[in-house]
Amino acid sequence: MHNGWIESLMSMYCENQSSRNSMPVKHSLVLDGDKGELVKASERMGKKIGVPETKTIAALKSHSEAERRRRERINAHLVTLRGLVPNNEKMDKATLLAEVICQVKQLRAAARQASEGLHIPMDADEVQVEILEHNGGDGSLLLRASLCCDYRPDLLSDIRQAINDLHIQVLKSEISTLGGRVKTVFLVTTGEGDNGYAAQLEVLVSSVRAALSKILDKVSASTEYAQELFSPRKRQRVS
Amino acid sequence: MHNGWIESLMSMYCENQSSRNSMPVKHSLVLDGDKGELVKASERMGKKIGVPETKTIAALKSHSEAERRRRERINAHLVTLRGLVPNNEKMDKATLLAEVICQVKQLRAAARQASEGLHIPMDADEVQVEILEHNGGDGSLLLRASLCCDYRPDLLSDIRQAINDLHIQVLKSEISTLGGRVKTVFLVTTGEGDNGYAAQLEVLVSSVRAALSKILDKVSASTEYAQELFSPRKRQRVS
DNA sequence: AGGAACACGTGACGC
DNA sequence: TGCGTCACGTGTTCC
Repeated sequence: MHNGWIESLMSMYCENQSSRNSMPVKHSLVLDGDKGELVKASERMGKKIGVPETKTIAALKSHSEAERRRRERINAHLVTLRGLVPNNEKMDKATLLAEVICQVKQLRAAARQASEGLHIPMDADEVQVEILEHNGGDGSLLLRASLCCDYRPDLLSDIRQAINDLHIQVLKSEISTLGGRVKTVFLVTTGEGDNGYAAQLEVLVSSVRAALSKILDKVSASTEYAQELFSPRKRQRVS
Repeated sequence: MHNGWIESLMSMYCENQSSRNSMPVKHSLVLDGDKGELVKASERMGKKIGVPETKTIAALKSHSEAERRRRERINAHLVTLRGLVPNNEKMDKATLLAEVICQVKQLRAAARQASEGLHIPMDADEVQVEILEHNGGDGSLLLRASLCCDYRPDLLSDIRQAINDLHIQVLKSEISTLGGRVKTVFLVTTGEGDNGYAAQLEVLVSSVRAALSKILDKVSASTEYAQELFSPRKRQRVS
């Protein structure tokens, strides 16, 4: 520990106290290249140092204290940021900043995408999943999934259940109904911090598609007959 | 600049080089309190230093170089973050981190809210604006605005125009239609970096309400008569 | 040992 | 001038 020597000097040369002897004292010097000999740094800057000027010492002390306060502010904000990223502990200071950058980019892209697009339900049943953004660099992944079918009471809860099972995060869900038909559009991304899924891109896409298709089939299986009997509207399946 | 003295020593005592030039050379020493005299720091740690050991010098050099690389990594990420916050330049390093924290909090809260809620249009026209979140600390501000009225072709474009004029950011827009009636629900927040608006909270709320009400009135003024004549459904106004 | 990561004090620069 | 911020080299600790 090379800390606290300024305090020692302060106590030695300033007002208070008796014990001005035999404290372990350190001081940094410079090897002057011009003259080729060791001199005190302050001496090289043109100061007289017969008695160490208390003003300079005090200034140096306040300087280091200010610098410590600055460090504490920055580090406090860094720990706050650690609390905002998924894998908070055991992370390099630089890696932490990189993770924060990734998060901000993803969230901003999501917010940008979340404010556009409108769709109306068509007569044909359909489920489609497309990749809107896939930045391999930061693992950003944005999917647009839509399901169009007839309305039934438990449709929404089925969809919600499917979303939960998929462990994905829904950035935006849009539902439009038109004459008993309903089209739901989702903007989804992988759960926070699940950047590992970026590699399993196709797996995620196909699983989302499968989940929505299952919902579609459930509609058909349970109500197709009755539906066809009472309102024989033409219907076609699109994968 | 007190940089480069290690390189000078390296060139003095090591094999390579010619063109190392007359740089001012410094060295940090310690004032040993135990013996009361100046010694080299390495000497105090139990080393012999008759000829400055090239190994120690080299280690010190690589150490400072590694530290410089580390600093460069961190600072590079910091400049990247500067590009992601609104007022990028002329910002304190600590203040920058605070701003990033604020951004992340807002975006996360927005993303969380953007994935819940569903509404169906009622028979009564209505426009309502409510405050979902208003964290005075970081200026986080989240509003839920909804408009319910009859459908008309230019309704959506009118709404979009109003949103643009208000300079707000739409996190989520939900539209549900039911039998010619349409209800649109918006989750909005102040534009990025417009934290100054947090103080003008009521102003924002009332302006949003006014904008939506104007859309409602436009519907009534232009089509009320015809609407009433052809399909005299009962209608009531709710502010 | 030997690199990686952190906190510290210090010189320099700007207001 | 004094105060705040930055980059630098260094001491220290952990693996």
